Order: sequence, then C-alpha cells, then structure tokens
Amino acid sequence: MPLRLYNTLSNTLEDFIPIHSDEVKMYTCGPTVYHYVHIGNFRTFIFQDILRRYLVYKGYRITHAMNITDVEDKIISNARAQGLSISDYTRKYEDAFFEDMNALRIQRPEIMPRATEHIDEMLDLVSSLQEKGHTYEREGSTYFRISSFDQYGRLSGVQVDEESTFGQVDEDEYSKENPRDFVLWKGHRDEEESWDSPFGEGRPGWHLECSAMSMKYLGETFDIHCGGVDLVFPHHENEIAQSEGATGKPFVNYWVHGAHLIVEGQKMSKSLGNFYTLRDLLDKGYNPLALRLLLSSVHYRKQLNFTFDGVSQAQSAIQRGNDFLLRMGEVTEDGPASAVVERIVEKASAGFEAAMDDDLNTSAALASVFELVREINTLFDSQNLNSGDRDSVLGFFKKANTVFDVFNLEKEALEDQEILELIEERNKARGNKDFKRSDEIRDMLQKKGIVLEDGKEGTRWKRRI
RNA sequence: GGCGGCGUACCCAAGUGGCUAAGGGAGAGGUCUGCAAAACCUUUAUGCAGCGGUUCGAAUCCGCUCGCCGCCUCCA
Repeated sequence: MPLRLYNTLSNTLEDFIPIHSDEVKMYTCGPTVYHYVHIGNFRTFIFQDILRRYLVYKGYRITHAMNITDVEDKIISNARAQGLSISDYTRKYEDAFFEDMNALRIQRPEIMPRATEHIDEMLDLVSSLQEKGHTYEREGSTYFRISSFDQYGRLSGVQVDEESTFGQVDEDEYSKENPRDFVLWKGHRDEEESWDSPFGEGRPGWHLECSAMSMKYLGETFDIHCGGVDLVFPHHENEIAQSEGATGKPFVNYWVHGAHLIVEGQKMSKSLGNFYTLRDLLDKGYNPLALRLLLSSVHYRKQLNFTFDGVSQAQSAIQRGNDFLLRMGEVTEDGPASAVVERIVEKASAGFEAAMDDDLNTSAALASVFELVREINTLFDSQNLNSGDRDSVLGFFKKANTVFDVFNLEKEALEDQEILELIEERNKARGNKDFKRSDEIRDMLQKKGIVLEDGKEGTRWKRRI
C-alpha cells in the first residue's frame, strides 16, 4: 500500500509517489540558532523524524536536508550585544541543538547546511531572479515583486491585493511597492556583519536560504518539503516564488506541515512563563524519550496540548513496553513459532502499517503495538511461548521501533555483577526471614532507580526509565 | 475583517456513515509476594459539547448555538 500524505498544496490526502521510484529527497526547515530550541520546535522536528524513518521503513533511500539558520536579525543583534561574531554566538546553540537531537533520538539528516556558508548560492539565485524581472531595488535593498509571479498565494491561499492585508506594516517596509513584497538582499546598516555582492554590501533575506540550499542539495524539483504550519505563509509561499521564479520548474511536489504545540492550553510564550526547552524538562527529571513519545503520539496535523502530566503518562507507557521486552527475554524453551503468535504478529504488523500509511496515524500505530503487548502477555502467563514465538514478536517490535525509537531493545548489562550479588544476598536474608536486611537492600537499590520484582520464578530486576 | 482547526471516559487520544466506540495513563478488583512494590490479567463512555435536520442507520454528513485554539506580523 502506498503512503498517503496530506499535501498543503492541494489541501487533500494524496498517494505519495516520489520522482524516483526508490528514492526520496526531502527538505525540512531547521532551527534558527539564536537560543536553545524549545519543545514546540521539537514537536515539528520529531514529526519530520517520524516521517523520514517511516519512509526508510517503506524501503526508500532518503536524502534529507535541514538548514541551520545562522544569520538573521535576532542573531545579529544578540551577537552584537554580547560582542561576539555571528559564528561565535551561534555555535553554542548549534552544538546544543545537536545534543538535544541526540537525546530525543532525532536522526541526523544527511545534509545540514549553514546559511552563512551558502551566500554565493543565494546571490546566484537573486541574479537569476533579477534577469527574469522578478526583483527591484529600494534604498540599497533588493526585493521580490510578488506581482511578477502569478502563482503567488497558491500554497497558502493568501490574496495578494493590498486591501486584504490586515494588521500593521513595518515602518521600514513602507518603501516597498506592495507590502507583501519581501526582501531578498538587505542593504548594509550600521556595523552589522555583511557580505559584498553585485547588489551591494548586505546580507541575505531569511526566505532566500531555504530555496538556495534545498535546490543545491536536492535538485530544482524535489519530493517533500516540511515545516511548521506557521511557515506556510509567508516563508514557504516565498520559497516557491523565489525557486519557481528562477527555474521555471515546479519546486516541491508534497508540502507537509505540522501543527503547533500549546502548553497547558495556551500558546507557549516567554511572557506567559510556559516556555520550555528540552533542558528544562531534563532538569525537572523527565526522560527525553518520554517527551519523544508524547510528541510522536498525537497526529502531526492536530494541535497538541503539552502538559507535565502528559510527559509522565508517556513515560509510563514506555515502561510498559520495556517491561514487556524484559519478559520476552525470559523465554527459554526452543521451538518454532505457534500459529496463534504468528497471527497476532501479522495482525499487529498490518495494523501498524495501515495506520502509518494513512498520513502517519501514529496513535493508531502505537495502539497496534500495545494491543500485541497485551495479547502476548496473556500467552506468556499461560507459559505457551518458545523461542520462535519470541523472535517473531521481537521482530515486529524491532521494526516498529525503527520508527518510534522509544523502547529499549538493548539487552543492557543484565549480568551487572554488583546488582546480582545484592539480589542473592537479599534472597538469602528472605530465606532466613531476615526481612530487615532484605528490605534494606531493596530500598537501597530502589534509590538507584532499580526495581525488584519478586515472582514465582524468582527475583527479576529492572531500571526505571 | 479574512482564512482554518478542535470539542470522544477522571486525564491523553484513535475512530469521519453500519460489527461489542482502538490504545496509553490513572482508579478499582484479581494473580503473585514474608509484607510491600513492581509486573501481569480483568474492569471503567447505551455514550461521542448542546439543539435540530438528512438517512433504514450518524461520534462520523448538513444547519444553528456554546466553548477552546491557531494563522493572516518574526515564529516550529
């Protein structure tokens, strides 16, 4: 079955058919590195990660590019205020971004270009646009004239006539022919860092980098472009205008946008005091994978209300999956998989793929995983499982986890000597009815995050996530 | 002013015309245990914001009402 994706360009669900049958080229708008990336940004990056991983799951080779915006108004003013160069200022946040991505198990895109390293490509693009009559110059800056591109507004549905403009227009935009015209190259001001160019000394407009870098690495027409909904207008609309204006070819076939995150029912903002970075959650003791699951488990086109209770709930759900994997590790009897187990695995697998194929219905996909957990647990309790069953179940789990990547499939140091010795000592104490000593050991391990489970088959231990 | 989304159990959340309304969390009961905890199982919506309509049949389609949120301006 083909993957179906909601394409903002057509406002409908479409079968996903890449330009090359076995290969997907995709571009996602990356972070502006002027601050630590917040959990709302990560909601978008995680949805993109799920998409990319599911494409790989479907067997596609993937080339994924994500830009790093390291030149932009806030960066320039913050860097100046701290007396740093742009690169010294941004590098810290860029490094932090990569750390956070690792913690959240967001796969690193194949190509992560920095805007400041692609000024030449951006200038080439402006030159092409100039040759084709899409630009004009005012007060040292070069603008894109949207009236020269008749498809303008096709993605967002925004009307180009001036009367439909609502709200205020920036003062320094008064000189534009149309308030919706956007800057390609900003003329030099004050002591800002700047670059020489055929359009005068200056720096690139924000929209320019994504067009220049995506086409450089993915071609003039490529498969998927993602971002948060807020980018539909004007950013992505402008990207289309710049790219198609310059090449005369379709820029992107599928535009896929993720809904925003709100916090405790309100828009996340610093003034409301509900603005969180991953670091804030780690400081409060939450596991990054719990955030990953929470952010993955709501459909990407539905607004997600972040709460701390939600993170805890996700953490418990991961624990349930990990506990299940521990139990599967205890299956010892050799033998071929039974028909019952095979049926359960097939059902789960079909359910998982049908859900993901349906515009990445992650909630339903996870339901398939947990339904299997319950059914196999029941069989496990009746002692009916052998190694074939286990391998079949784990095979499914492993595959599903290539997409979600929240469960612990590593056989972690179960032979951890110190812990095993303590458990043995405790069981001896229990045998001698020395419950004071046995409880002491139990409490001590508990404090280290290790939970003991006394059951029929003896004592099992696990680490809490 | 324009455009759009959402409202399903105590919480999160699938389901968008027809079998018993997924799944997770929490609570309750049970199994296990020295006691616990943990784990596992069972269980919890005659009901899908409200009111009307279409239909043999609606959470699902249509209309109105109420409530929440977003975009149109830098923004994931």
